[in-house]
Amino acid sequence: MPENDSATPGHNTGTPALTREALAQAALRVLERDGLAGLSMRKVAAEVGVKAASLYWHVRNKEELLDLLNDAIMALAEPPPREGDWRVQMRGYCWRYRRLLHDNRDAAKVVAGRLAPGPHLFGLLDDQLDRLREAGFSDAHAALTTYLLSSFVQGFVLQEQSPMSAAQADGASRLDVAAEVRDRFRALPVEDFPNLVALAGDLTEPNLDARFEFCVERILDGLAALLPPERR
Amino acid sequence: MPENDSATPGHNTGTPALTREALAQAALRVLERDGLAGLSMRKVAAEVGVKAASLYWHVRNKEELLDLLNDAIMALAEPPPREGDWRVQMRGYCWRYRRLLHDNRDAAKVVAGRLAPGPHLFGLLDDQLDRLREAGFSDAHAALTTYLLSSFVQGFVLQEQSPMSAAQADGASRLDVAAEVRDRFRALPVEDFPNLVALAGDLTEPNLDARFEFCVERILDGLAALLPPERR
DNA sequence: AGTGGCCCCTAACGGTGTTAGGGGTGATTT
DNA sequence: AAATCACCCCTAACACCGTTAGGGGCCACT
Repeated sequence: MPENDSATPGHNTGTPALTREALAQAALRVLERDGLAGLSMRKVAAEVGVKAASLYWHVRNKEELLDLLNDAIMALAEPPPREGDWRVQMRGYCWRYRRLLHDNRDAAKVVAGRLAPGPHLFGLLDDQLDRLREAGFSDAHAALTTYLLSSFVQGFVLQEQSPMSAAQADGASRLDVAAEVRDRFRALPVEDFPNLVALAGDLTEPNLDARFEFCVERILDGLAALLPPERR
Repeated sequence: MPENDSATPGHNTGTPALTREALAQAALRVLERDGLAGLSMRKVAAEVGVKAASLYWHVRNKEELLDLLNDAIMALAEPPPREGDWRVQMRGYCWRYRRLLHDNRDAAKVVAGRLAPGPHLFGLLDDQLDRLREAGFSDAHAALTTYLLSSFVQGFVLQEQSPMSAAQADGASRLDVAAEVRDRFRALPVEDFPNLVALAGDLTEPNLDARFEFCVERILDGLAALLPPERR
Protein backbone atom coordinates (compact mmCIF):
# COMPACT_ATOMS: atom_id res chain seq x y z
CA MET A 1 0.00 0.00 0.00
CA PRO A 2 1.54 3.31 -1.07
CA GLU A 3 1.51 6.23 1.31
CA ASN A 4 1.54 8.69 -1.56
CA ASP A 5 -1.59 9.37 -3.53
CA SER A 6 -0.51 9.99 -7.09
CA ALA A 7 2.83 11.51 -7.85
CA THR A 8 6.40 11.47 -6.68
CA PRO A 9 6.75 7.82 -5.73
CA GLY A 10 10.25 8.24 -7.08
CA HIS A 11 9.41 6.28 -10.20
CA ASN A 12 6.18 5.25 -11.75
CA THR A 13 4.68 3.81 -14.90
CA GLY A 14 4.02 6.18 -17.77
CA THR A 15 0.25 5.53 -17.80
CA PRO A 16 -1.97 8.11 -16.04
CA ALA A 17 -1.81 6.03 -12.82
CA LEU A 18 -4.84 5.02 -10.81
CA THR A 19 -5.17 7.20 -7.71
CA ARG A 20 -7.28 6.92 -4.59
CA GLU A 21 -9.00 10.11 -5.66
CA ALA A 22 -9.93 8.49 -8.97
CA LEU A 23 -11.33 5.53 -7.04
CA ALA A 24 -13.44 7.84 -4.92
CA GLN A 25 -14.85 9.57 -7.98
CA ALA A 26 -15.61 6.22 -9.61
CA ALA A 27 -17.35 5.05 -6.45
CA LEU A 28 -19.38 8.24 -6.46
CA ARG A 29 -20.55 7.54 -10.01
CA VAL A 30 -21.47 3.95 -9.17
CA LEU A 31 -23.33 5.16 -6.09
CA GLU A 32 -25.35 7.60 -8.16
CA ARG A 33 -26.17 4.92 -10.73
CA ASP A 34 -26.80 1.83 -8.59
CA GLY A 35 -27.23 3.03 -5.02
CA LEU A 36 -25.33 1.86 -1.98
CA ALA A 37 -26.67 -1.68 -2.16
CA GLY A 38 -25.48 -1.93 -5.75
CA LEU A 39 -22.02 -0.54 -5.06
CA SER A 40 -19.58 -3.43 -5.30
CA MET A 41 -15.82 -3.62 -5.59
CA ARG A 42 -16.19 -5.19 -9.02
CA LYS A 43 -18.36 -2.36 -10.33
CA VAL A 44 -16.08 0.34 -9.01
CA ALA A 45 -13.14 -1.50 -10.55
CA ALA A 46 -14.93 -1.74 -13.88
CA GLU A 47 -15.71 1.98 -13.67
CA VAL A 48 -11.99 2.76 -13.64
CA GLY A 49 -11.23 0.07 -16.24
CA VAL A 50 -9.64 -2.48 -13.95
CA LYS A 51 -10.42 -5.80 -12.29
CA ALA A 52 -11.70 -6.01 -8.73
CA ALA A 53 -8.60 -7.48 -7.12
CA SER A 54 -6.54 -4.53 -8.28
CA LEU A 55 -8.42 -2.20 -5.96
CA TYR A 56 -6.81 -3.87 -2.99
CA TRP A 57 -3.50 -2.35 -3.95
CA HIS A 58 -4.91 1.11 -3.32
CA VAL A 59 -7.37 0.36 -0.55
CA ARG A 60 -7.31 -1.99 2.41
CA ASN A 61 -10.91 -3.14 1.98
CA LYS A 62 -14.37 -1.95 1.02
CA GLU A 63 -14.76 -0.08 4.27
CA GLU A 64 -11.79 2.09 3.41
CA LEU A 65 -13.20 2.73 -0.04
CA LEU A 66 -16.40 3.90 1.64
CA ASP A 67 -14.34 6.30 3.74
CA LEU A 68 -12.97 7.75 0.53
CA LEU A 69 -16.47 7.93 -0.89
CA ASN A 70 -17.61 9.71 2.25
CA ASP A 71 -15.00 12.38 1.77
CA ALA A 72 -15.84 12.69 -1.91
CA ILE A 73 -19.42 13.45 -0.92
CA MET A 74 -18.29 16.03 1.64
CA ALA A 75 -16.25 17.68 -1.08
CA LEU A 76 -19.51 18.48 -2.87
CA ALA A 77 -20.80 20.62 -0.03
CA GLU A 78 -21.42 24.24 -0.94
CA PRO A 79 -18.98 26.58 0.77
CA PRO A 80 -20.70 28.44 3.64
CA PRO A 81 -21.44 32.11 2.96
CA ARG A 82 -20.06 34.59 5.45
CA GLU A 83 -22.98 36.89 6.09
CA GLY A 84 -25.46 36.64 8.93
CA ASP A 85 -25.27 36.09 12.68
CA TRP A 86 -24.57 32.73 14.29
CA ARG A 87 -28.19 31.72 14.04
CA VAL A 88 -28.58 32.17 10.32
CA GLN A 89 -25.18 30.55 9.89
CA MET A 90 -26.05 27.42 11.86
CA ARG A 91 -29.45 27.28 10.18
CA GLY A 92 -27.74 27.47 6.82
CA TYR A 93 -25.34 24.76 7.83
CA CYS A 94 -28.19 22.38 8.69
CA TRP A 95 -30.11 23.07 5.50
CA ARG A 96 -27.05 22.79 3.29
CA TYR A 97 -26.02 19.54 4.97
CA ARG A 98 -29.51 18.13 4.47
CA ARG A 99 -29.53 19.20 0.83
CA LEU A 100 -26.14 17.60 0.29
CA LEU A 101 -27.47 14.31 1.64
CA HIS A 102 -30.57 14.65 -0.52
CA ASP A 103 -28.76 15.50 -3.73
CA ASN A 104 -26.51 12.48 -3.71
CA ARG A 105 -28.20 9.12 -3.82
CA ASP A 106 -27.87 7.14 -0.58
CA ALA A 107 -25.45 9.75 0.75
CA ALA A 108 -27.12 9.64 4.16
CA LYS A 109 -26.53 5.91 4.44
CA VAL A 110 -22.90 6.30 3.43
CA VAL A 111 -22.27 9.10 5.88
CA ALA A 112 -24.40 7.65 8.67
CA GLY A 113 -22.09 5.60 10.81
CA ARG A 114 -18.92 7.14 9.43
CA LEU A 115 -17.16 9.64 11.67
CA ALA A 116 -13.93 8.97 9.73
CA PRO A 117 -13.08 12.56 9.00
CA GLY A 118 -11.73 13.37 5.59
CA PRO A 119 -10.01 16.66 4.80
CA HIS A 120 -13.16 18.15 3.31
CA LEU A 121 -15.13 17.60 6.46
CA PHE A 122 -12.31 19.28 8.35
CA GLY A 123 -12.83 22.47 6.44
CA LEU A 124 -16.54 22.67 7.14
CA LEU A 125 -16.07 21.74 10.77
CA ASP A 126 -13.41 24.33 11.34
CA ASP A 127 -15.56 27.00 9.79
CA GLN A 128 -18.50 26.02 11.97
CA LEU A 129 -16.42 26.12 15.13
CA ASP A 130 -15.06 29.49 14.13
CA ARG A 131 -18.48 31.02 13.88
CA LEU A 132 -19.76 29.51 17.09
CA ARG A 133 -16.80 30.85 19.06
CA GLU A 134 -17.12 34.21 17.41
CA ALA A 135 -20.76 34.28 18.46
CA GLY A 136 -19.79 33.88 22.08
CA PHE A 137 -20.08 30.17 22.69
CA SER A 138 -17.45 28.63 24.92
CA ASP A 139 -14.96 26.22 23.40
CA ALA A 140 -16.64 23.24 25.01
CA HIS A 141 -20.10 24.36 23.93
CA ALA A 142 -18.94 25.00 20.38
CA ALA A 143 -17.50 21.51 20.13
CA LEU A 144 -20.62 19.93 21.60
CA THR A 145 -22.84 21.92 19.28
CA THR A 146 -21.20 20.50 16.17
CA TYR A 147 -22.06 17.02 17.41
CA LEU A 148 -25.62 18.03 18.17
CA LEU A 149 -26.23 19.50 14.74
CA SER A 150 -24.58 16.77 12.69
CA SER A 151 -26.20 13.99 14.70
CA PHE A 152 -29.60 15.49 14.23
CA VAL A 153 -29.31 16.19 10.52
CA GLN A 154 -27.98 12.74 9.78
CA GLY A 155 -30.69 11.10 11.84
CA PHE A 156 -33.41 13.22 10.30
CA VAL A 157 -32.44 12.60 6.69
CA LEU A 158 -32.03 8.90 7.36
CA GLN A 159 -35.52 8.85 8.77
CA GLU A 160 -37.21 10.95 6.10
CA GLN A 161 -35.65 8.86 3.34
CA SER A 162 -36.72 5.56 4.86
CA PRO A 163 -39.37 3.74 2.83
CA MET A 164 -41.92 4.20 5.66
CA SER A 165 -43.73 1.06 4.53
CA ALA A 166 -43.63 -1.73 2.02
CA ALA A 167 -45.35 0.58 -0.47
CA GLN A 168 -42.33 2.68 -1.32
CA ALA A 169 -40.73 3.18 -4.70
CA ASP A 170 -43.80 1.90 -6.48
CA GLY A 171 -45.95 4.26 -8.42
CA ALA A 172 -47.03 5.77 -5.13
CA SER A 173 -45.89 9.37 -4.71
CA ARG A 174 -44.83 10.83 -1.38
CA LEU A 175 -48.30 12.17 -0.80
CA ASP A 176 -49.98 8.89 -1.59
CA VAL A 177 -47.78 7.09 0.88
CA ALA A 178 -48.39 9.72 3.54
CA ALA A 179 -52.14 9.42 3.06
CA GLU A 180 -51.94 5.66 3.26
CA VAL A 181 -49.90 5.74 6.47
CA ARG A 182 -52.30 8.30 7.92
CA ASP A 183 -55.22 6.01 7.26
CA ARG A 184 -53.33 3.16 8.86
CA PHE A 185 -52.91 5.27 11.99
CA ARG A 186 -56.58 6.18 11.94
CA ALA A 187 -57.54 2.53 11.71
CA LEU A 188 -55.73 1.59 14.92
CA PRO A 189 -57.80 0.59 17.96
CA VAL A 190 -58.71 3.86 19.68
CA GLU A 191 -58.68 2.36 23.14
CA ASP A 192 -55.06 1.23 22.75
CA PHE A 193 -53.61 4.19 20.83
CA PRO A 194 -55.90 7.17 21.31
CA ASN A 195 -53.19 9.71 20.54
CA LEU A 196 -52.00 8.02 17.37
CA VAL A 197 -55.54 8.01 16.08
CA ALA A 198 -56.17 11.60 17.09
CA LEU A 199 -52.88 12.93 15.72
CA ALA A 200 -52.75 10.77 12.61
CA GLY A 201 -52.97 13.85 10.44
CA ASP A 202 -50.21 15.69 12.28
CA LEU A 203 -47.92 12.68 12.33
CA THR A 204 -48.18 12.15 8.60
CA GLU A 205 -48.06 15.78 7.53
CA PRO A 206 -46.25 15.44 4.21
CA ASN A 207 -44.34 18.73 4.25
CA LEU A 208 -40.95 17.44 5.30
CA ASP A 209 -39.28 20.81 4.84
CA ALA A 210 -41.61 22.25 7.46
CA ARG A 211 -40.87 19.34 9.76
CA PHE A 212 -37.15 19.90 9.34
CA GLU A 213 -37.55 23.60 9.94
CA PHE A 214 -39.41 23.01 13.18
CA CYS A 215 -36.68 20.73 14.47
CA VAL A 216 -33.83 23.03 13.49
CA GLU A 217 -35.47 26.07 15.03
CA ARG A 218 -36.07 24.22 18.29
CA ILE A 219 -32.41 23.26 18.45
CA LEU A 220 -31.31 26.81 17.66
CA ASP A 221 -33.61 28.10 20.40
CA GLY A 222 -31.99 25.72 22.83
CA LEU A 223 -28.52 26.82 21.82
CA ALA A 224 -29.45 30.49 22.11
CA ALA A 225 -30.28 29.93 25.76
CA LEU A 226 -26.58 29.29 26.36
CA LEU A 227 -25.67 32.82 25.38
CA PRO A 228 -26.01 35.91 27.54
CA PRO A 229 -29.28 37.64 26.56
CA GLU A 230 -27.61 40.50 24.69
CA ARG A 231 -25.83 38.15 22.29
CA ARG A 232 -28.82 36.04 21.29
CA MET B 1 -47.75 -15.97 2.47
CA PRO B 2 -50.16 -16.32 5.39
CA GLU B 3 -51.91 -13.26 6.74
CA ASN B 4 -52.25 -14.87 10.13
CA ASP B 5 -49.26 -15.15 12.41
CA SER B 6 -49.59 -18.42 14.25
CA ALA B 7 -53.00 -19.77 15.08
CA THR B 8 -56.48 -20.09 13.68
CA PRO B 9 -55.69 -20.68 10.03
CA GLY B 10 -58.56 -23.11 10.22
CA HIS B 11 -56.27 -26.11 10.20
CA ASN B 12 -52.60 -26.53 10.90
CA THR B 13 -49.92 -29.12 11.49
CA GLY B 14 -49.50 -30.53 14.99
CA THR B 15 -45.89 -29.43 15.31
CA PRO B 16 -45.21 -26.22 17.30
CA ALA B 17 -45.32 -24.25 14.04
CA LEU B 18 -42.72 -21.70 13.01
CA THR B 19 -44.07 -18.23 13.55
CA ARG B 20 -42.92 -14.80 12.43
CA GLU B 21 -42.39 -13.99 16.08
CA ALA B 22 -40.06 -16.98 16.42
CA LEU B 23 -38.18 -15.75 13.37
CA ALA B 24 -37.77 -12.32 14.92
CA GLN B 25 -36.42 -13.81 18.13
CA ALA B 26 -34.00 -15.99 16.19
CA ALA B 27 -32.83 -12.98 14.20
CA LEU B 28 -32.30 -11.12 17.47
CA ARG B 29 -30.07 -13.91 18.75
CA VAL B 30 -28.05 -14.00 15.54
CA LEU B 31 -27.71 -10.22 15.66
CA GLU B 32 -26.37 -10.38 19.18
CA ARG B 33 -23.91 -13.11 18.25
CA ASP B 34 -22.68 -12.04 14.80
CA GLY B 35 -23.71 -8.43 14.35
CA LEU B 36 -25.73 -6.98 11.50
CA ALA B 37 -23.08 -7.74 8.89
CA GLY B 38 -23.10 -11.37 9.98
CA LEU B 39 -26.86 -11.73 9.97
CA SER B 40 -27.83 -13.87 6.99
CA MET B 41 -30.96 -15.69 6.00
CA ARG B 42 -29.11 -18.99 6.28
CA LYS B 43 -27.99 -18.31 9.83
CA VAL B 44 -31.42 -17.21 11.00
CA ALA B 45 -32.87 -20.32 9.37
CA ALA B 46 -30.32 -22.53 11.11
CA GLU B 47 -31.17 -20.81 14.39
CA VAL B 48 -34.76 -22.02 14.13
CA GLY B 49 -33.69 -25.45 12.79
CA VAL B 50 -34.69 -24.94 9.19
CA LYS B 51 -33.11 -24.32 5.79
CA ALA B 52 -32.82 -20.83 4.32
CA ALA B 53 -35.38 -21.18 1.56
CA SER B 54 -38.06 -22.02 4.10
CA LEU B 55 -37.93 -18.52 5.52
CA TYR B 56 -39.46 -17.20 2.34
CA TRP B 57 -42.72 -18.83 3.25
CA HIS B 58 -43.03 -16.58 6.29
CA VAL B 59 -41.29 -13.49 5.02
CA ARG B 60 -41.18 -11.76 1.65
CA ASN B 61 -37.45 -11.05 1.76
CA LYS B 62 -34.62 -10.11 4.09
CA GLU B 63 -35.87 -6.54 4.35
CA GLU B 64 -39.12 -7.76 5.84
CA LEU B 65 -37.22 -9.92 8.29
CA LEU B 66 -35.33 -6.81 9.35
CA ASP B 67 -38.64 -5.06 9.95
CA LEU B 68 -39.58 -7.89 12.28
CA LEU B 69 -36.21 -7.64 13.96
CA ASN B 70 -36.76 -3.92 14.36
CA ASP B 71 -39.99 -4.50 16.21
CA ALA B 72 -38.40 -7.21 18.34
CA ILE B 73 -35.82 -4.67 19.46
CA MET B 74 -38.50 -2.11 20.24
CA ALA B 75 -40.26 -4.71 22.35
CA LEU B 76 -37.22 -4.70 24.66
CA ALA B 77 -37.70 -1.05 25.57
CA GLU B 78 -38.36 -0.40 29.24
CA PRO B 79 -41.87 0.86 29.87
CA PRO B 80 -41.84 4.59 30.62
CA PRO B 81 -42.49 5.53 34.27
CA ARG B 82 -45.34 7.91 34.94
CA GLU B 83 -43.83 10.38 37.40
CA GLY B 84 -42.25 13.70 36.54
CA ASP B 85 -43.18 16.66 34.38
CA TRP B 86 -42.87 16.68 30.60
CA ARG B 87 -39.22 17.58 30.76
CA VAL B 88 -38.11 14.67 32.89
CA GLN B 89 -40.35 12.43 30.82
CA MET B 90 -38.84 13.45 27.49
CA ARG B 91 -35.37 13.32 28.98
CA GLY B 92 -36.09 9.81 30.20
CA TYR B 93 -37.37 8.83 26.80
CA CYS B 94 -34.14 9.93 25.13
CA TRP B 95 -31.90 8.20 27.62
CA ARG B 96 -33.91 4.98 27.55
CA TYR B 97 -33.96 4.96 23.77
CA ARG B 98 -30.21 5.47 23.68
CA ARG B 99 -29.68 2.70 26.22
CA LEU B 100 -31.89 0.38 24.21
CA LEU B 101 -29.75 0.99 21.13
CA HIS B 102 -26.59 0.49 23.17
CA ASP B 103 -27.68 -2.70 24.88
CA ASN B 104 -28.47 -4.57 21.69
CA ARG B 105 -25.62 -5.07 19.27
CA ASP B 106 -25.98 -3.04 16.07
CA ALA B 107 -29.48 -2.03 17.09
CA ALA B 108 -28.85 1.52 15.89
CA LYS B 109 -27.96 0.31 12.43
CA VAL B 110 -31.04 -1.88 12.27
CA VAL B 111 -33.35 0.88 13.43
CA ALA B 112 -31.63 3.65 11.49
CA GLY B 113 -33.37 3.86 8.15
CA ARG B 114 -36.42 1.94 9.27
CA LEU B 115 -39.55 3.94 9.99
CA ALA B 116 -41.62 0.79 9.48
CA PRO B 117 -43.62 0.99 12.65
CA GLY B 118 -44.25 -2.21 14.53
CA PRO B 119 -46.87 -2.49 17.26
CA HIS B 120 -44.32 -2.03 20.02
CA LEU B 121 -43.17 1.29 18.65
CA PHE B 122 -46.80 2.34 18.50
CA GLY B 123 -47.12 1.93 22.23
CA LEU B 124 -44.12 4.08 23.04
CA LEU B 125 -45.10 6.69 20.52
CA ASP B 126 -48.64 6.97 21.81
CA ASP B 127 -47.38 7.35 25.35
CA GLN B 128 -44.98 10.07 24.30
CA LEU B 129 -47.66 11.99 22.43
CA ASP B 130 -49.96 11.69 25.42
CA ARG B 131 -47.47 13.35 27.74
CA LEU B 132 -46.58 16.10 25.35
CA ARG B 133 -50.20 17.06 24.86
CA GLU B 134 -50.84 16.86 28.55
CA ALA B 135 -47.93 19.23 29.10
CA GLY B 136 -49.59 21.84 26.90
CA PHE B 137 -47.99 21.26 23.50
CA SER B 138 -50.27 21.63 20.52
CA ASP B 139 -51.12 18.56 18.49
CA ALA B 140 -48.87 19.63 15.65
CA HIS B 141 -45.99 20.44 17.98
CA ALA B 142 -46.34 17.15 19.80
CA ALA B 143 -46.16 15.24 16.55
CA LEU B 144 -43.16 17.21 15.33
CA THR B 145 -41.40 16.74 18.65
CA THR B 146 -41.48 12.97 18.38
CA TYR B 147 -39.66 13.23 15.07
CA LEU B 148 -37.11 15.64 16.51
CA LEU B 149 -36.28 13.42 19.45
CA SER B 150 -36.13 10.12 17.59
CA SER B 151 -34.10 11.58 14.73
CA PHE B 152 -31.58 13.03 17.11
CA VAL B 153 -31.17 9.96 19.29
CA GLN B 154 -30.77 7.68 16.31
CA GLY B 155 -28.25 9.98 14.69
CA PHE B 156 -26.32 10.44 17.89
CA VAL B 157 -26.00 6.75 18.70
CA LEU B 158 -25.07 5.97 15.13
CA GLN B 159 -22.33 8.55 15.36
CA GLU B 160 -20.99 7.61 18.78
CA GLN B 161 -20.81 3.96 17.81
CA SER B 162 -18.94 4.60 14.59
CA PRO B 163 -15.36 3.33 14.63
CA MET B 164 -14.06 6.92 14.38
CA SER B 165 -10.91 5.65 12.67
CA ALA B 166 -9.24 2.54 11.36
CA ALA B 167 -8.01 1.82 14.90
CA GLN B 168 -11.31 0.56 16.26
CA ALA B 169 -12.01 -2.84 17.75
CA ASP B 170 -8.33 -3.52 18.23
CA GLY B 171 -6.86 -3.56 21.68
CA ALA B 172 -7.39 0.18 21.79
CA SER B 173 -9.90 1.26 24.43
CA ARG B 174 -12.29 4.16 23.94
CA LEU B 175 -9.91 6.47 25.74
CA ASP B 176 -6.92 5.41 23.68
CA VAL B 177 -8.81 6.06 20.49
CA ALA B 178 -10.00 9.43 21.74
CA ALA B 179 -6.46 10.42 22.64
CA GLU B 180 -5.20 9.30 19.28
CA VAL B 181 -7.85 11.27 17.41
CA ARG B 182 -7.12 14.29 19.57
CA ASP B 183 -3.45 14.16 18.66
CA ARG B 184 -4.39 13.86 15.01
CA PHE B 185 -6.45 17.05 15.33
CA ARG B 186 -3.55 18.76 17.06
CA ALA B 187 -1.19 17.76 14.28
CA LEU B 188 -3.25 19.49 11.60
CA PRO B 189 -1.81 22.60 9.92
CA VAL B 190 -2.73 25.50 12.19
CA GLU B 191 -3.06 27.98 9.36
CA ASP B 192 -5.71 25.84 7.64
CA PHE B 193 -7.65 24.56 10.66
CA PRO B 194 -6.95 26.86 13.61
CA ASN B 195 -10.15 25.93 15.44
CA LEU B 196 -9.72 22.19 15.08
CA VAL B 197 -6.24 22.49 16.56
CA ALA B 198 -7.38 24.77 19.36
CA LEU B 199 -10.46 22.72 20.25
CA ALA B 200 -8.90 19.30 19.75
CA GLY B 201 -9.37 18.54 23.42
CA ASP B 202 -13.02 19.61 23.47
CA LEU B 203 -13.85 17.76 20.27
CA THR B 204 -12.46 14.48 21.52
CA GLU B 205 -13.72 14.68 25.09
CA PRO B 206 -14.33 11.01 25.80
CA ASN B 207 -17.33 11.36 28.11
CA LEU B 208 -20.09 10.53 25.67
CA ASP B 209 -22.76 10.55 28.34
CA ALA B 210 -21.95 14.20 29.01
CA ARG B 211 -22.05 14.92 25.30
CA PHE B 212 -25.44 13.27 25.01
CA GLU B 213 -26.71 15.13 28.04
CA PHE B 214 -25.68 18.47 26.55
CA CYS B 215 -27.51 17.75 23.33
CA VAL B 216 -30.67 16.52 25.00
CA GLU B 217 -30.85 19.49 27.36
CA ARG B 218 -30.42 21.91 24.47
CA ILE B 219 -33.30 20.28 22.63
CA LEU B 220 -35.47 20.32 25.74
CA ASP B 221 -34.66 24.01 26.22
CA GLY B 222 -35.76 24.67 22.68
CA LEU B 223 -39.00 22.79 23.19
CA ALA B 224 -39.71 24.60 26.44
CA ALA B 225 -39.70 27.87 24.56
CA LEU B 226 -42.86 26.72 22.79
CA LEU B 227 -44.81 26.66 26.03
CA PRO B 228 -46.30 29.66 27.82
CA PRO B 229 -43.86 30.65 30.59
CA GLU B 230 -45.97 29.30 33.42
CA ARG B 231 -46.00 25.76 31.99
CA ARG B 232 -42.28 25.40 31.39
C1' DA C 1 -60.81 -41.38 -1.56
C1' DG C 2 -59.56 -37.37 -3.21
C1' DT C 3 -58.35 -32.50 -3.00
C1' DG C 4 -55.96 -28.61 -1.62
C1' DG C 5 -53.59 -25.65 1.57
C1' DC C 6 -49.63 -25.60 4.38
C1' DC C 7 -44.67 -25.86 5.19
C1' DC C 8 -40.36 -27.54 4.56
C1' DC C 9 -36.89 -29.49 1.39
C1' DT C 10 -32.92 -29.82 -2.44
C1' DA C 11 -30.63 -27.58 -6.10
C1' DA C 12 -29.22 -24.01 -8.40
C1' DC C 13 -28.28 -19.05 -10.27
C1' DG C 14 -25.68 -15.01 -10.21
C1' DG C 15 -23.52 -12.14 -7.31
C1' DT C 16 -20.48 -10.68 -3.20
C1' DG C 17 -15.68 -9.42 -0.49
C1' DT C 18 -11.26 -11.01 -0.25
C1' DT C 19 -6.79 -13.59 -0.81
C1' DA C 20 -2.91 -16.12 -3.10
C1' DG C 21 0.17 -15.98 -6.35
C1' DG C 22 1.93 -14.71 -10.99
C1' DG C 23 3.75 -11.47 -14.42
C1' DG C 24 5.24 -7.47 -16.69
C1' DT C 25 7.23 -2.77 -16.75
C1' DG C 26 10.36 0.72 -15.69
C1' DA C 27 13.76 2.88 -12.68
C1' DT C 28 17.69 2.08 -9.77
C1' DT C 29 21.69 -0.21 -8.48
C1' DT C 30 25.74 -3.22 -9.25
C1' DA D 1 24.93 -4.47 -19.44
C1' DA D 2 22.88 -7.19 -15.96
C1' DA D 3 20.51 -7.85 -11.85
C1' DT D 4 17.31 -6.06 -8.55
C1' DC D 5 13.40 -4.03 -6.78
C1' DA D 6 9.06 -1.42 -6.26
C1' DC D 7 5.04 -0.89 -8.40
C1' DC D 8 0.60 -2.26 -10.33
C1' DC D 9 -2.39 -5.09 -12.57
C1' DC D 10 -3.90 -9.82 -13.65
C1' DT D 11 -6.24 -14.80 -13.22
C1' DA D 12 -8.24 -18.08 -10.23
C1' DA D 13 -10.30 -19.40 -6.51
C1' DC D 14 -12.79 -19.60 -1.76
C1' DA D 15 -16.64 -19.18 1.04
C1' DC D 16 -20.61 -16.99 1.43
C1' DC D 17 -24.72 -14.29 0.15
C1' DG D 18 -30.16 -13.40 -1.27
C1' DT D 19 -33.44 -15.49 -3.88
C1' DT D 20 -36.18 -18.64 -6.94
C1' DA D 21 -37.99 -23.01 -9.01
C1' DG D 22 -39.93 -26.99 -8.18
C1' DG D 23 -40.85 -31.18 -5.42
C1' DG D 24 -42.93 -33.78 -1.63
C1' DG D 25 -44.99 -34.99 2.60
C1' DC D 26 -48.59 -34.03 6.00
C1' DC D 27 -52.96 -32.59 7.55
C1' DA D 28 -57.94 -31.16 7.40
C1' DC D 29 -61.86 -30.87 4.87
C1' DT D 30 -65.12 -32.35 1.18
